[in-house]
Amino acid sequence: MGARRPREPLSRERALAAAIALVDAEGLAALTMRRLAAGLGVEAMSLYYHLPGKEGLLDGLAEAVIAEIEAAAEAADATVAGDDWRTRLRQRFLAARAVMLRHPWAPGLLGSRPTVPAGVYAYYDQIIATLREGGFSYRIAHRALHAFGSLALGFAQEVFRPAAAGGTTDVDVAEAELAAMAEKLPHLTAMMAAEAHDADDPTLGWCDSQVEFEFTLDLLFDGLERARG
Amino acid sequence: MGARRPREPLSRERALAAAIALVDAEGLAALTMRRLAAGLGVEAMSLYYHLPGKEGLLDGLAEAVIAEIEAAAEAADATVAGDDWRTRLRQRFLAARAVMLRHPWAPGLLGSRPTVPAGVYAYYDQIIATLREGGFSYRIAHRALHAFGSLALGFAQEVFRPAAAGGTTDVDVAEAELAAMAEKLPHLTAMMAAEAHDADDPTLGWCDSQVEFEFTLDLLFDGLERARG
DNA sequence: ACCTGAACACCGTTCAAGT
DNA sequence: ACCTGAACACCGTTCAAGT
Repeated sequence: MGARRPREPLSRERALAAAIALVDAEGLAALTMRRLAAGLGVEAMSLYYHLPGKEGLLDGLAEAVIAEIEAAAEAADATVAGDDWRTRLRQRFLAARAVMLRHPWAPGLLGSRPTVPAGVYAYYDQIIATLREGGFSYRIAHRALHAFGSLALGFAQEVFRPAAAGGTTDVDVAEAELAAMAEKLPHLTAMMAAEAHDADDPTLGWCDSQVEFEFTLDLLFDGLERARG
Repeated sequence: MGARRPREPLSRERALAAAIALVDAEGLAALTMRRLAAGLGVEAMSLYYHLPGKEGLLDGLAEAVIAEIEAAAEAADATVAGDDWRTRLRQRFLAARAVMLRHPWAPGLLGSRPTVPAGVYAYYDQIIATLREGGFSYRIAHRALHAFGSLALGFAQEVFRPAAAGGTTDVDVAEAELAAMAEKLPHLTAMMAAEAHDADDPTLGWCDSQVEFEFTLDLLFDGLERARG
């Protein structure tokens, strides 16, 4: 925003930090070489001295998010160091989810990168280590990694709403739309009615993502316990 | 590509079909109002008569993919109409996955849309119906929907590779990169070694996505069977 | 009803040039 | 070493105008 004279020189780190702030505030679509530069009090072309173009910038953003997730997961894991594998993985995944909730654009960004950010592999390595300590074979650990999928990185699966991205979502419109097609969706309507029954807020926003997230984790953990070989 | 004189007039349907063909062939990034129009033998501005701008075009694409998934899933379900819920859901999800494999850009597109395409709800409705017939409560059906997540739409979770998008992925580069950091990733390296052991092709491409996909399905199905209430 | 030309406000990126 | 101005080839979109 307010850019005085460039006190400290531009750097890759400063550019990435500004990019994250910009995207947190205004969404991925607002991230433009020109806008980013303007926010840094610099011309767009200056960015090319520190970053290999727009794609490189996006790669940097992806790596930064993964690093944040890994740091949060590592910290969470440290607090339950002596516990069993599922408690430790659970804490890790929940910490990752907290990071994702702070950066709702992250799933969309990671999905759009042509290659998995390198930091992801370090993150996987820790998960495999925990599974091995828990007595799992490499085979099951491998399958577990696939089964966790984006859950391991904290992606909450949005069932009734935008899958990822930022942007303003109009709950009322979505609800009206759904109501309009209610007679064509008898089972969905009935399910919503049944579930809204004991929810505080009987709207489309009735899914408690935290509860659903943890339910899915337990489903997978239970299954893995049983598949242990 | 080759555009003669406009024999049939432009229409929303023709524009969407051309857009899908273009994106299948060259990826989402190649989809431009101007390029799409050129392929149809028309000026870019003509598209605005049939579509509400680029976002509307992308929404149309998303709806088209969902419709294709739903049709495939419905057809697959019909072949196992008398069977139990898990066989029926399995066939549905595998059919959806086959569609996704034909349109590798689809996960990225759906993730980028600000709102869930309306067709998704009809698809969910069928899943809930199947679960209800299988004796599940609405509560568990609801949780199952969340637990399935993008699996229900056939999204294979890519663990070691691009999450979605098109684009050329260089296996060799990725493999070299991974090898370079092997000493920092002892568990991942060991797992790959152990798993590659009995694979035909001991490379990064060693994950058999079909097998992993089905393993995850069974994990979830088993868990739901047990959670039945 | 359907399509277009010209124009506008934006992009990312290059390249030679400044300091 | 770090930054910039001017320029290029692209975007999506508008609007008044054509047929």
